[in-house]
Amino acid sequence: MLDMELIRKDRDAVAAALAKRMDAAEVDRVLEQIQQLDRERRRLISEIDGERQRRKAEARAYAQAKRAGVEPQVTSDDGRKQVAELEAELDEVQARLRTTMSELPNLPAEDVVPGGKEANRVVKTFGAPPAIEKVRDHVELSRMLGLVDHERGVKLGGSGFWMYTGLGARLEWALINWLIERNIEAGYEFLLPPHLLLDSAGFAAGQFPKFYDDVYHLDKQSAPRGQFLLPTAETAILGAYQDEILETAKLPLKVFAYTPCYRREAAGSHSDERGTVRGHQFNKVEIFQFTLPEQADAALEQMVGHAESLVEGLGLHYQRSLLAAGDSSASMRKTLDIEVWMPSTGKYKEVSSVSWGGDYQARRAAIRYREPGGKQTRFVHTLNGSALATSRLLPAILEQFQQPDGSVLVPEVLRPRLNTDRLTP
RNA sequence: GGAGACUUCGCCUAGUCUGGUCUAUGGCGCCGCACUGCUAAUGCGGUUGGGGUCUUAAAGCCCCUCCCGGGUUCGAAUCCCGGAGUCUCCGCCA
Repeated sequence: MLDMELIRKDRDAVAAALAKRMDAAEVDRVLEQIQQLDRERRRLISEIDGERQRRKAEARAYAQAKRAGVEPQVTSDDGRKQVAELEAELDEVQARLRTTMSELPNLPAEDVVPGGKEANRVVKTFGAPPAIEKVRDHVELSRMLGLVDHERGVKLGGSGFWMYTGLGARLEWALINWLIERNIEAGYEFLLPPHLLLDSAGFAAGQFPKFYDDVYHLDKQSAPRGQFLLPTAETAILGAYQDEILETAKLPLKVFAYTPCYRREAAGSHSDERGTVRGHQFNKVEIFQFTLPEQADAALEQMVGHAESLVEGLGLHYQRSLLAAGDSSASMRKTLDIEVWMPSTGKYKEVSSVSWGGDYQARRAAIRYREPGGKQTRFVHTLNGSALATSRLLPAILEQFQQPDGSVLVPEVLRPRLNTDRLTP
């Protein structure tokens, strides 16, 4: 949610920023609508408050007269009806304003360029593509090595699901545990949240209403409050701190969570989205920071650096991209992707997406801090990032560390956990 | 799933039976000031959050906020209905 005050005071700046990710004419239309609703809202509030004030005074006069033994005067009912009507009107205006405002994306940061995927910019590269004579892709490798059973996964959950088996399951689990430990070392507090969330969490994170249909909802019969399966731990973490005033001294507040992520998006049919690259359920470890506004820049750099250190720790070749406005998620001001090299497709694939949300999510979720010295509450800044998504990591490990005989070298840091340095058929 | 108790401005708490200076009590914590030649004690003052209005800004003023949403009433923390949550006991249980 954007700052209404900013729209009032500097609409041009807001419009200019939004135009990086939306049609300029559309931006203008929506902002105009918002300002109209805002004016209407304030007019109604003034009117209602005035009427309430009048009625309160009357009630007090009534009590006073009664105490004094004077016959109190009952005023007409007209005022009441009028307030009820105005309130109904206000409710509607506010609902419309809220919907319109919440559909508006965040303002891209200054250094984020307009445009879509094609405008993303690679800003860093680590390592080099390994020389592999005859490249096998990760689907073939995991089948040969018995790491992932797609057939049985589909038998269990339908298309878009898989089952890790044997060394594959152990590798997946080892990765998750290794990531958890690295995040703890980096000073993040470990959370294991519920996987079924109430709608308020989805709204707070900025995923609703836009992506309402992209998550799995429980039917009202089995869950009257309509919980949904979390699409990322980000939703849970943000929702967990809804409506809170965080202790200023504890900022930046650094937490992380491991959860499976459940998404309805269609499983990949592209050549570069086979196997475990895209599915309805995958594992991800997510890091998150709530910061003071002035801490956000440093936090973003720190989080990207941390996520990269994980990929480096595994020995994978990757690049860092600064996403263009149209390709980063709507709730974010700036997003940096860490993309690993996939030898089979000759492309880089995202394993982590680290973003700075400004106060956009905090405003929706009403997460604040108290200004030191002052009494003012202000919205915190939120930052989130994957650290990391294992369903993308595993294919990269298989492909980058494959050997001519079809075996795969285990990243050194995971060897103690698997009791082997090599995956063999 | 059933029964009961409970939910008050950071924490604890008075107030709810019997509706009206509740414009919410007191303690703890926190902030400021005073005093004592150090951070202890004492005294005084301040301390929910949100919105509106005015303003360069602050102050002021107004409205809402006693778990949430309705209702009754001239008037609701207080009465009525619905919901959420916490605790205790019982039942059920892979």
